Amino acid sequence: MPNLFNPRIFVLSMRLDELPPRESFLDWYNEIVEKAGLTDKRYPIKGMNVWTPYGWKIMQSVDSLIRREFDATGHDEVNFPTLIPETEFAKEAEHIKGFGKDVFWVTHAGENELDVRLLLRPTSETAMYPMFSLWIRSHSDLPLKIYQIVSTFRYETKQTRAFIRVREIHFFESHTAHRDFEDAEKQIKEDLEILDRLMKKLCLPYLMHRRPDWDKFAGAYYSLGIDTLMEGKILQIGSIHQYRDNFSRPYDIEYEDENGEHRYVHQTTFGMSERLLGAVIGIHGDEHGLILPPAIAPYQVVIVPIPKKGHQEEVYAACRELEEELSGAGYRVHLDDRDMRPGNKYYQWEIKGVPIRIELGLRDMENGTVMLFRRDTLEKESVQRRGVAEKIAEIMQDIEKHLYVRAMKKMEGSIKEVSNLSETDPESMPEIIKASWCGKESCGIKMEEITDMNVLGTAEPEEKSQEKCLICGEKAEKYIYLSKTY
RNA sequence: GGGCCCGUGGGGUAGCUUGGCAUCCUACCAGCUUGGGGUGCUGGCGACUCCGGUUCAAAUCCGGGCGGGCCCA
Repeated sequence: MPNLFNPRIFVLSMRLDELPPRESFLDWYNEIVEKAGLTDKRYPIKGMNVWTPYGWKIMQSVDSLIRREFDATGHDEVNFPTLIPETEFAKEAEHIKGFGKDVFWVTHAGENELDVRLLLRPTSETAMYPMFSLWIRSHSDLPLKIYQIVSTFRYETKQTRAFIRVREIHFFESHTAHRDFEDAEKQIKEDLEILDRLMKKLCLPYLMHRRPDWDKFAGAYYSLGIDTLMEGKILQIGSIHQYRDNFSRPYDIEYEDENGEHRYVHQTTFGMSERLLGAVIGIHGDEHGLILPPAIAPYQVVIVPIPKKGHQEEVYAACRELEEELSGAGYRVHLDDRDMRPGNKYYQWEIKGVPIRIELGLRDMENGTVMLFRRDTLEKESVQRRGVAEKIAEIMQDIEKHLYVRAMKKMEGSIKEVSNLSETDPESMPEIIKASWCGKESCGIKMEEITDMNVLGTAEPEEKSQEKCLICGEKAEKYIYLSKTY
């Protein structure tokens, strides 16, 4: 294993007592991302941070999970250029209206001003679809399913926050083209299955909301928001869009069907970002630091030797033997043989969220045991040295389950149906409000104003309401959800 | 878009009102010591955001740039 832990460079300060309490969540979050070595925010551009080795390793593990899922479902990975000409960007009217203010422009090349300005992609529809128009000729070219993992850029003017709101986004996006609306809908069903498997690995519960029309993606026919609850507010961690033929018309993406007729394709996209990591940090972490799901932990197991004067060598030898055995069994394992007190190492690996720590000293060697510590519960347990690899597999599974269930309970407990918006005491207001709604935009906006929250949309799949709209009193057809958002 | 605040070793800070050797903690390096929850001791490295002005003298006062943060639309 490479050394992902270079204290000389990537640790600013490891003192736990300097960590803000978890109750001041934003302070806690800001400190933890640097102290755990995930990112270095000192890069001199607002909202553009350096991925340091430990953080990048975690992100790449998330990327690998994503690749595995999309490769397995017939998507091909591609990589488009970062720059888009203004002329292509401007083709879809809604799209440019939605993103126009947020883009970085390239206006000069060397000494010369460019005739056609170039922009750093805020997302890749307008880069990809001119090429789709060239690639797609016949119904046998469909469905076309591609994805890429690249940086996208948005000029955020508001406060930025590591992994949550940044200007250079580590972005995943899949784009598909289909012969008709129904086939595109099938794709979205597949996306939902992919998402569910991925989120289980990250131990993240989520809610699926169909965004209201006034809040859908610029250019979409409809948008599904993937929302999770982080410390009382909703964090959108991804989205799935049905475009119908909204893009294929301006970009002229046509195919010839079996009868020789020319038809426009129907398209979908599925996007996620480094916010997945932000959610893992914010939802699982505690007052000791990060808690990483085993699936994405750079080190799943850390071995800390407990040397004793006169017995150093035999203890280290036993640790090396254990390291080899575990790494042979397929675990990502690290032997921390630095010359420092064991207690100091405990704190450091806990901040970094390593799921399992093994302590091994003379005492254990005499007893034929090792000391196992699990990060999620902070529990220590002495177990038999023989069979420790199997025991670890068990515990890792249990950690995954425990993290997921713990977060799920918290999220579900935060959703409450209310029968009244205006008279509800703000103190007793649930974090996620479920309200009967007639479907009118004006009533939705009114709800946002009264509650000082944002409409998330309707549940997907939809839930029917028998009640009356909480605003206008007319017959409600469905429930709408509101919450504070990041 | 409007307003407010802040830039001191790698990180966190004191000093600024009233101009005069820049404080402490942490991290880091070397040595010894220690080792089952931040061992102790000794020694060491390392900073006033930049440009200009006032002054015998500027971290400190003034102006501007750059960077960061907060509040309101």
